[in-house]
Amino acid sequence: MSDRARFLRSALSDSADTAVADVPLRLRTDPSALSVWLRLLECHNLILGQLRKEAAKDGTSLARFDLLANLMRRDGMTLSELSRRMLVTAGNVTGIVARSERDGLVRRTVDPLDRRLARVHLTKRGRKLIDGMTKKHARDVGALFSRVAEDDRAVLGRVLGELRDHLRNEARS
Amino acid sequence: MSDRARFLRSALSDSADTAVADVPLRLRTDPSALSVWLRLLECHNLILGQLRKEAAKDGTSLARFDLLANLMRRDGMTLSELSRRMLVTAGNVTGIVARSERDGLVRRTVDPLDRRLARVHLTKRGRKLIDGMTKKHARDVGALFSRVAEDDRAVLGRVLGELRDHLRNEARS
DNA sequence: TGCGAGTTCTTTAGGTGTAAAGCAATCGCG
DNA sequence: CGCGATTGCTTTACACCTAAAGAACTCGCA
Repeated sequence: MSDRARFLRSALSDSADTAVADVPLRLRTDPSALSVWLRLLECHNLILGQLRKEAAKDGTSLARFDLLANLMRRDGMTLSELSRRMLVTAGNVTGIVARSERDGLVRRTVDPLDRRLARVHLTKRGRKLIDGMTKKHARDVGALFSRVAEDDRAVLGRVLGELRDHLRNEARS
Repeated sequence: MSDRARFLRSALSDSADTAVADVPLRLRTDPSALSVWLRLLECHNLILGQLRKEAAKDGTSLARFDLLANLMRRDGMTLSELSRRMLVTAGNVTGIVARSERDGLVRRTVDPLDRRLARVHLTKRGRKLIDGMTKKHARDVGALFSRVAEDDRAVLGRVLGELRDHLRNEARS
């Protein structure tokens, strides 16, 4: 899953909803975490696959979209700022920016005050592309989640937000 | 992030929990989907990063682990069966199996009854590796989810399961 | 029998990701 | 000033992933 598709589907049969049945009570916590993780993983991969296809229709990719969307919010960020925001390594950002520059979506300039810094700016072409994609992207995501009831979506957002915060904290320490 | 880190963090500021504040009511449904998706994405990437590091300690990777875990459940699957289970393309499976075979974890045999089929079997070394990793993996996942309350984890599992089923259905059609 | 169609796997080209090493510029502190 | 440490970026080597084209094989049906 790439992003990719899957992980440990095999360690726990998880079709429909039979995952945590007839398990002694003292063992319930752990397997349920595995099952939740599996489902999260599969949702992630299915959604990502759809969004990838949509991005491909616009002749672009998710990584480029992420770059452009970040620049739309704040133009002229340095590579390391982008690396932090996009949660990928600096080397990876170098490549994404290079390909985007090759395709005329961004341009790089060296900061004259600190010549280590490479700032990235949207070109007209890049701005036009991201402007056109943003609304559609929001619509697409909305469509993918449309079958989830409003209440469930709210609680999903809350719990995932908490989980994310915990994971971020533990990653730091 | 694949597996990667992010997506559209920039289209909607999403720190802590301020995402859906002061938005006109008629617009609430869509942005909330985006925000939920963002959080799901970030959880996915943070967890995947941790698990990747754990797998690296055993000298392996998530893709290989997925392959081995599937084979542990049913040895001798064909590449296309594995491709379906792992939710990746057939070409990708070819590569993962090739590298795992190179490292002595699996071996491939041609089915004599239908010589198009390549069946993949665990070697002793592969079986030993996956046996040793499975428990630790479950523990690691449990630790990552340990801060989520039992009730929240249950509802998270339920909603993600429903979402996954909807996504699978719509992907088919 | 034989041939077209479908299935299974591999190959190719290219993007995305990591870790680790290397290079260049700046900073900090004596 | 000067030099070691740090920071920012690139490069390298490799794994992973997709889409699309191609090769090998089987099957169905005339």
